[in-house]
Amino acid sequence: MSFDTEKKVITRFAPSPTGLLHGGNYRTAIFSYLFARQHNGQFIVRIEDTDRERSKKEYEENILESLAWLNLEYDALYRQSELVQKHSEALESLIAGGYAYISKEEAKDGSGIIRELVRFKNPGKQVSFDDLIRGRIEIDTTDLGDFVIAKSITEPLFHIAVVVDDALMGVTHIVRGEDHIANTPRQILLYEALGYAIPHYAHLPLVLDESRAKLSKRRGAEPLTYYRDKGYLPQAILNFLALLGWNPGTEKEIFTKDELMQSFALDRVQKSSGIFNVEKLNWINKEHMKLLTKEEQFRQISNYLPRQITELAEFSKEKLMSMNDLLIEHITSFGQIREMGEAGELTFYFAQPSYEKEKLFWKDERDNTMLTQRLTKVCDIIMGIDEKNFGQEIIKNALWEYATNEGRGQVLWPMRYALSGRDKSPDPFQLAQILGKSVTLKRIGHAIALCHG
RNA sequence: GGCCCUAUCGUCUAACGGUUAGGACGAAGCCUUCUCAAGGCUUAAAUCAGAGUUCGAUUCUCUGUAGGGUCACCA
Repeated sequence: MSFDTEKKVITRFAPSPTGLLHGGNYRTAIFSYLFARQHNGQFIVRIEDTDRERSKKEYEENILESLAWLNLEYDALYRQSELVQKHSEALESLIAGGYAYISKEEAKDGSGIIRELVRFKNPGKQVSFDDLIRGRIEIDTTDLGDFVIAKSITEPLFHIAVVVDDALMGVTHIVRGEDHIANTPRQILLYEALGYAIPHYAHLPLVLDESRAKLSKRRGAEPLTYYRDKGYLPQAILNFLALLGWNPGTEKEIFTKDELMQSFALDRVQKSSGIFNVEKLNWINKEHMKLLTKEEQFRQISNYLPRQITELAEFSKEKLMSMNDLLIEHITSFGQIREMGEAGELTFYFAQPSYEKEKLFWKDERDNTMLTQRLTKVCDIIMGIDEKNFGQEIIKNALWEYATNEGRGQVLWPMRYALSGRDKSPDPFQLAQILGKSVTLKRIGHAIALCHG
């Protein structure tokens, strides 16, 4: 695909603040951003808020917040409502030039009032353009009729506003969703009538939901901020979204933002729509989690850890830090730390768990004497380990022979259960290390006492 | 329905007109293992259909089919 390289590339993201934007919307922003950046161009954000009734400030804030979160910085921010003057001027000139006319019609909303609509005098011709992704597209504009471009001279509608803004801002490449293909001929007609240079178009494939319909708020697509709040990493979302409809042509799948700026190419963007696959997102997010420094991982974990955990008696920052790798291993997003904490799945790390004595038995074993004997032996062995060297490998080595001879399940299950009070948990050696020698002994002692009781 | 776009494993996708159609996610199995997770290995899984062009079509053309988009005084 070729384009005018002499002109500085300017792209834009032009959302309407009429709802919370979902991943599909932001993928458009990402592609637009990446394209601009890698051509040393500019990326403009324009809030299309000409629909006064439906536009809400809170949505605009959400959009800006999301862009900042994704780290998509823009070179300029506009609000379409502040540019109405320019639209009116364009409208006037169109009318003066005979390209448009005022049409007095009854309002469609049933109010019965007569309005002075501005209609575009459609020349009714064949319009074609070379889409950067799809190639040549031809559409006959005849059946579009004299379409309405403004509700009045001071109330511009989408098509005229978009064309005037893009032209005035010098947008060279319009990167937007495929759902805009049908709008393009109309807008080209306006470009021609206004005497503006027609920009390059790149119509992206749509992002679909599981039922293969266009992602939409109405159909329950999650807004991007939902993923932020669930503790996904912005760089992972960026990576995931970039890979939805684009690929580098290599087998590399995990990209940083810089790498994306390096590798992205509009001509490797897919023509067909893609489905938003949370499973893949989870995997990519986890890969990015692993890429973080230990300090950053710990900071994230601390942020998401609910108060009910940090308030526990045996809680300490150091202890939490020692759990870092283990925690990372078990989650696909940091938000799960909060979920696990709230579900009580982390409590045992910081407080003596309560449980039924029966649960200490391995499988079908019910020999109380043997159980007590084994737990006591485990205690003895642990007691012999130097507190300064209380690491999982050392603990494992100390216990392994006994456990193997006795039956690992018979020894390790009760030990692990005594420490965690849970059917599922990390292995007993890791737990012992995290809990420390004295707590480990105390908890096993607690189990032994239960057996006697 | 008109117009437009699209079509490779369930999903994301790779493949100068010549490959045993490759990879990833997910799934299944095995290994490891007291449980969970992680990790390692392995397996199943696709060119929408039919014509045509060609020595040879996933790839080019046409038709059909399917899916999607769009048909506002929203954007």
